[in-house]
Amino acid sequence: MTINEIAQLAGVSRATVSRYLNDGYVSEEKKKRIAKVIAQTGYVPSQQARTLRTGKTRFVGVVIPKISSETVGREVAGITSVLGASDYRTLLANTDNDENAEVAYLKAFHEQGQVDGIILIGTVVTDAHRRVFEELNVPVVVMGQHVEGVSCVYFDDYNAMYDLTLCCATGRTHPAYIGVYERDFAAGHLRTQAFIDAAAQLGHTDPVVERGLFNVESGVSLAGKIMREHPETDAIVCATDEIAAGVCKQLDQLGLRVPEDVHVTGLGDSMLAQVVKPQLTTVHYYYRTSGVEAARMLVEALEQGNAAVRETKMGYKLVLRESTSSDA
Amino acid sequence: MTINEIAQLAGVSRATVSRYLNDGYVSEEKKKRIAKVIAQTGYVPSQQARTLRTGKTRFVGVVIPKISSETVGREVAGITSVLGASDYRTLLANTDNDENAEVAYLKAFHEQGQVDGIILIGTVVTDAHRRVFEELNVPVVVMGQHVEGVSCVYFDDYNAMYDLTLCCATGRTHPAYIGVYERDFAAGHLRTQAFIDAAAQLGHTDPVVERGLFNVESGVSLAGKIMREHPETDAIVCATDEIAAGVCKQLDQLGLRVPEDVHVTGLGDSMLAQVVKPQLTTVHYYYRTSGVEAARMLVEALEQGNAAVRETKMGYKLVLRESTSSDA
DNA sequence: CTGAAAGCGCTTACAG
DNA sequence: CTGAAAGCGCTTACAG
Repeated sequence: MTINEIAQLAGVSRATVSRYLNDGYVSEEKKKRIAKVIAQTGYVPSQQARTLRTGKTRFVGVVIPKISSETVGREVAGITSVLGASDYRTLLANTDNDENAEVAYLKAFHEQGQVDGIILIGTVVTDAHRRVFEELNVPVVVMGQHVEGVSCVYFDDYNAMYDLTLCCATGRTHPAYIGVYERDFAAGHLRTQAFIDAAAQLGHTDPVVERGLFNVESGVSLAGKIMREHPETDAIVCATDEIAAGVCKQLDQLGLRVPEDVHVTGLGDSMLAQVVKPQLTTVHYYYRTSGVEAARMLVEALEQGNAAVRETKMGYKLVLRESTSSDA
Repeated sequence: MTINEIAQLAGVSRATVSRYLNDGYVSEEKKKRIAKVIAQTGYVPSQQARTLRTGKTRFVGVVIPKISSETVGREVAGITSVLGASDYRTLLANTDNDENAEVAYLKAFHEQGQVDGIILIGTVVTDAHRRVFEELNVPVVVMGQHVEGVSCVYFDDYNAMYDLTLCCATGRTHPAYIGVYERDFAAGHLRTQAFIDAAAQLGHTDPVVERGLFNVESGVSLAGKIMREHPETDAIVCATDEIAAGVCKQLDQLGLRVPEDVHVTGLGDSMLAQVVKPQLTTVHYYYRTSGVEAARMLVEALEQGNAAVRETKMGYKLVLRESTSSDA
C-alpha cells in the first residue's frame, strides 16, 4: 500500500491524500472518500519516506548506563509510557557504564539524524558530554544529574542522604559511610557530602568514609574492611540499597546483628530493600515519575519548539524499616 | 553531507560512490580518492534513504514483557551485544505483560516495515501469536518458550525443576509447590508438572500446589495460605527466586526457620537469590548467553537468508545454598 | 480547495 | 570499471 494507490482508489491526487494525512486542508467530500479507502485498505504511511522528506524521525533516543537495573528499568518504563502515547518510538542505547560509549551514542544520534530528541540517564558528566550538549541540534533532557544549561530532571540527593544519616546515626557513637566514586556528582559527591555534613551536625567529625561501586559485592567487601579497621562502628550509611544489602550480608557473617549492633540504611527503595532481612530503612525515589516528567519535557520541546531549559528536582520520602531502630 | 557532495569532491559520479560503499566494484584509483574525501568530511550515509531504496532498515525489533526485570535485562544485554557488533540497531518494545500489546507490536513491526527481524521474549504464546508468526515476512526468534515451527532458544524447565524438587524435597514428608499460571507453558506448565512428577517419584502423590504471579508478594501470600491450611508442610519449591524470597519472608514472620523447619528453593539464580537470608538454593539459567544465542540465530537468518528453523535448548546448573540442607 | 512537479538521499539495472 | 537515469514513498510550495 502506497499513497499513490490510495489516491487512485479515492479518485484524487496523491497530494490531496497527503494533505488529508497532514494539515487536512481538504473538502468534506474528498475527506470522506479518502477516509473510506484508508479504512478498507488498512494503509499506513511509510515513516521512512516521511522522514526522508521532512527530516523528522519520530524517534527519541534514550541513552542508559545499564540495562539490568531496577532503577533504570523504572525510569525507562515512565519514559516509554509517555513517548508511546505521543506516538514517538523509543530507541534504547545501552552503554554498560562506558562514558566514551555514552558520548559516542549522543553524537551518532544527532549526526546521523536518527532521532528527533534525546534523553540521557546521566551518571558521570564530563566536559566531553557538555561539549556534545552544545553541538546537539535536537532537544535533550538529562535524568538523575543536574547539568547547567540543559533541561534535566534529578533527585534531591543531598537532603535525602542528610535525612537518612540523621535517621541512621542519631544516638550512635561511630557512624561510617559507604559511597560510590565522586565523579558521579549526584550519587557520589552529593550523597557523601551530605553524610559528612549530617555526621558533623551530630558531633562526629572525620567519620569513616569508603567508596566502591554500585553493587552488592562492594557492600560486602567494604563492610568487611570497615569492621576490621574500625570494630567500634555501630552505624553504616550506604549510598544505595544494593550496597546496604551487601553490608547486611557481611555483618551477618561476622555475627553482628542489625539493627542491635549496627544500624544500616540504603537509598532508592528498591525491591531488594523490602526483601532482605532485616528490611532496609531507605529513601523512596520516584524513579518512574521522573521518567514521565523527563519525557513530557522532551515532547513539549519537540511539539512546541519550546526550547526553554527547565530543571525539575524530584521530592523523596523517608521509609523507616527494620535496619534502624526508631528509639535512639 | 550527502552522497552527491562526496561524488563532486572526489570527481566521480554518485553511482560510483554508492558502489564504493556497497559492492565495491570500483578502480583502485577512485577508491582512494573517495576514501580520502569520506575520511576528511566524516560523511555517513543516510540510513533513511537507504531504507527507502532497499527496503532494509538494519533494525531488529525486540519485544519484551517487562522492562524492570533482572531476567529480561540479562537477556537483552546478550541480544544487544551481538546485534550492535553486527551493526544492527535494537528497537525495544515493552508490553508490560499485555498479550494483546505483544501481538500488536509484532504486527506493527512487520506491517510497517520497521524492522528486518524480530526477537520475542515469550511468556504466554496464544493462537493469535502463532497466526502472526505465519504472516510475518521477516525472520523471528522466540526466547524462553518452545514454539513449533519457529526458531527458538529456550530453557530446560522440566529437568531443572525436577532436579530442584529432588534436592528440596528428598527426606521431607510434606513438600508443596508455588508456581505461576499454566498459560505460560515454560515457567507455568512445565515447571509445575516437573514438580508433581518428581514429588511422585519421592512417594508424594497429590502434593499441595498453589499458583500465583511472578513476584515477591505472591510468595508471601501463598506461603501464608499453605502454612495455614497445611501446617505440616516442610518443603516449599518455588517457580522463581522472587517467589522464594517472598516465601522466606513469610516463614520468618511466622517464626519458622529455613532450612531447619522448611526447605525452600527458587529458580533463576538472580541477584536476589544471593542476597536474601538464607541464601537460596536455585538453578542457574544462562540468560545472557541465551540472548547472545538468539541474536546470532537471527543475524544468520538475516545475512544468509538462511531461513532454516532451529531450536536450541539451553543447559542449566544446580546451585546449592543455605535454604536447603544437603544432609537429607 | 486541488493537482503537477520537484526533490529528500540513496541504489541498481542498463548501456557503454 | 563507470555514469545517466529511474525510482523507493512521501511532502510542500506553486499556480490555479
